[in-house]
Amino acid sequence: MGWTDERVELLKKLWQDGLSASQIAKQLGGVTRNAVIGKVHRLGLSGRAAPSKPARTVFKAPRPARPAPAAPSAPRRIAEPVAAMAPTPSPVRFVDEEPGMATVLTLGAHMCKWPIGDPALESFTFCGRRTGHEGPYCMEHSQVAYQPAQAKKKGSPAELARSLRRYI
DNA sequence: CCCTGATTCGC
DNA sequence: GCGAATCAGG
Repeated sequence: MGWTDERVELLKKLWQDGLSASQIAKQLGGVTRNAVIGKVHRLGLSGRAAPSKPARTVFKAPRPARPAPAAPSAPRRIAEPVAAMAPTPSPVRFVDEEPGMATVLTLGAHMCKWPIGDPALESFTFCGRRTGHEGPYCMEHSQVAYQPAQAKKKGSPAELARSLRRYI
């Protein structure tokens, strides 16, 4: 199928309406999204009103220089923005008795990362007790976290914990 | 792995 | 001019 006037008009309209190339291709039929994109470019209407996206400047923060060859066996943990900007978490304090005393700022490497409360609230904390040798959670929470049945339920503590793992 | 647009290049 | 392949990103 070639680009008849009607099809080109339709393409223009749909593209201006903000449909994606693949959606347009589907609607036109007989063309792939690549064909649509190619045509869009040839027509010179590649730019579109951005519905979302605050027109990000294409700029990448340079990688922070490597600290220095640390201990070979030290677990490699990439610093998240939050952790990176936070003041150095002063001496790690485990919370052996009362769970829920650790915040994202005070949570240390070997402190239980089990979420306590609602992450949206100020009162949100992490358990903070000692973890085992490997796991991210203390003994008690490891048991809760690694129960398959419970872990699958949406909104369960285990689910929440897992979803937060990558930020810790 | 799903998707997005951008670019290249043989046709 | 066309669009598949590829790239770069979300």
